[in-house]
Amino acid sequence: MKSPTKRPLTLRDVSEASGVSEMTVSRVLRNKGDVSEATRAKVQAAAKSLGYVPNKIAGALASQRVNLVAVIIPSLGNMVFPEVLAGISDVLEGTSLQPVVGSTDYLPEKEEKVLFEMLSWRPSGVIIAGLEHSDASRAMLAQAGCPVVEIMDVDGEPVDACVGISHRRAGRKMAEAILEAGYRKIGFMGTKMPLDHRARKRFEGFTRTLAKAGIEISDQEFYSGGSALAKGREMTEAMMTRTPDLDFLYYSNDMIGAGGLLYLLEAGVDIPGQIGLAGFNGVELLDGLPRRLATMDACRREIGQRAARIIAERQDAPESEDKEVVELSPTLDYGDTLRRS
Amino acid sequence: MKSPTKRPLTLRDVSEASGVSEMTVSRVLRNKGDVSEATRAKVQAAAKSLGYVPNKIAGALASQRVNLVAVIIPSLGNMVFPEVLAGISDVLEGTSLQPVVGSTDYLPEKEEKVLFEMLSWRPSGVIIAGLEHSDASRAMLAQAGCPVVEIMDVDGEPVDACVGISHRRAGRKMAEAILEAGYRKIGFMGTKMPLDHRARKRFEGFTRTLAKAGIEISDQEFYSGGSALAKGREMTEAMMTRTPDLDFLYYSNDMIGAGGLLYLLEAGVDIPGQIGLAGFNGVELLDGLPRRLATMDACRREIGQRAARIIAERQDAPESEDKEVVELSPTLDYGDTLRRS
DNA sequence: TTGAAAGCGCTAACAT
DNA sequence: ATGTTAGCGCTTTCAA
Repeated sequence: MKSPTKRPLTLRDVSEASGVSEMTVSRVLRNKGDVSEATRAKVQAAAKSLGYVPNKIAGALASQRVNLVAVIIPSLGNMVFPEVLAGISDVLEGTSLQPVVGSTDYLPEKEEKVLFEMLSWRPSGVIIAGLEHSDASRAMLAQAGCPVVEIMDVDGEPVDACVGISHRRAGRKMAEAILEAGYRKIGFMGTKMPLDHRARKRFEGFTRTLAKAGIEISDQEFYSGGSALAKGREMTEAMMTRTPDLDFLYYSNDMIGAGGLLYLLEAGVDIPGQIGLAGFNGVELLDGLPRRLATMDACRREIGQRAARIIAERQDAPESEDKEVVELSPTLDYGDTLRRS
Repeated sequence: MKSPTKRPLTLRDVSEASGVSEMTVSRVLRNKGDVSEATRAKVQAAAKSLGYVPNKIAGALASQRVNLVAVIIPSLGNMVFPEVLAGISDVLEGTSLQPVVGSTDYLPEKEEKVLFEMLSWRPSGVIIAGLEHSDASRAMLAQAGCPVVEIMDVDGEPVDACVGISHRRAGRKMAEAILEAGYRKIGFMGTKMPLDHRARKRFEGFTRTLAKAGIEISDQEFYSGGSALAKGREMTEAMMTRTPDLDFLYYSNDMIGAGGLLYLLEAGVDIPGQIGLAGFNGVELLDGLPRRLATMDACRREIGQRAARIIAERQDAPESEDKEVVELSPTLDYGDTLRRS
């Protein structure tokens, strides 16, 4: 079945074992070109019994084709991104393309490094989170020589294609729902945002809409690191102590929102009567909390699917060449923590 | 700065632009061999201004060296695995190696496919979750021609190296703590386990230890799919209705344990007096719940680090050739839901 | 239906 | 310190 060789096997080994030319062996192994059933069987038997694994490096070099799609995201720990990846896989599994994931930890320099590294494998496509990149990264993307899809966000200028939601609009929509429900003393909690552009845009959309209604955020707090659930709890306690008359808390993500929710429930606060609550993302993980937190889903899985579909379609298609922008619409979920107007 | 070329740039382009031979350009770009400061500068300037990105495919083929480490895990959605990946990255970032992740969805056939795919890129090492693989997968691993580290579990026969904990022992340890604390009517909830070997081993270690004390599981329930938090809540409600005199609930993971905890707290149950609770994993995500669930951490990050270190060390080292098995010891965290004896 | 020759873009090994 | 030569293992192209 196998012999413990040190040198990896090559086409030549299969060729010799089967008495068929390398070229024909190659054809069989790739199901390309016409090969008689007889030789096909011989070759497959030989390949299997030797335990031959083709060398894609050589194959890629010779064919100038790599079936890899570079996927670059900020972090795998964030819940959000595995869902995007799932969407990408949904679509790519039906093709010969394979996603390869790299993460940037929200650091532009690391993004640059990861991007460079991945491009040096000459992928068939790039899917990258966000529209904000260093100049060097943008240059690389522009030169990549393959389709590039920027995802999650549409508020900005894509290099090539783009699939996402408008976070500004999402912030605005949430503000509108909150105002309509009659809340007026609003607190905000979120991550420190210098590098989380999407959170920043939501915040901007949110505050701008409040401002138009003549309302300012009454209190706010930012965190970084640590367990989000615990942070949400702590920040909420601190903020309610500092500003006891708040009637609404808007969290930049569901995890800290859940922490706040648990804290307030224990404190016996009437939700959503005395205080309303909302998060962002629609994290399914949290189904099962005592109350369903109001939230807005970010269409994560669909974003992944659409992005992958764009890459897949462009493989065969001629150079399409218009910047394709797909804006998805997040839906507001009132849950049990935001009064309906 | 860049010119919108269609053909990707090659070393030759840089060579011509800088008036330096391809070979020397290559040396500069890899910091290999002695190159005068003058030419080094010229080359770097040329490369940068052209926006040259080296072609690793060609490089890998020529040098027979690939700086990729294949990492194969069941799922990215599981929380557990991103932490293992973080451990791997911790270590690999200090080297020239790069992790490439593939996921199997707990399906042996998919594992086989992913493994084949990754091996065809001739990686410098393989890190793969679990000790149970199809025959074909084991054969591929044995033939891989690079270090292979099986992780998470040590209860079995590794192909090569192995880093993990004994899940049987973990189950036993938890059973001992529960018995010592005086609990006797014990319920178990977990995933359906045909393919989750580690959960199965914990369950075996657990029940076996109870059996030695003359105790049998009083009730049990298995689930699959859905939000774990919600499932934990539902299953707990169902089980407590069915078997109201249970005094302990052992969950096969922290998420369902958290769902159960939330349900019981709402129901006004005295924890850990009337009923004790424990999960498994030590998911940091859950810090911030009303009570800290008793759990046992699975040393996930350290497993990643140790595995990566083994791969990294074997790069330069001669063929070491003894199956290296690293067994880590999970620590029991009593949290607030398990009485101390 | 099958085979032979010529590279893909880079690097190891050997000159110089 | 720099250049030359010969592949790496496959696939493309063309011939048989």
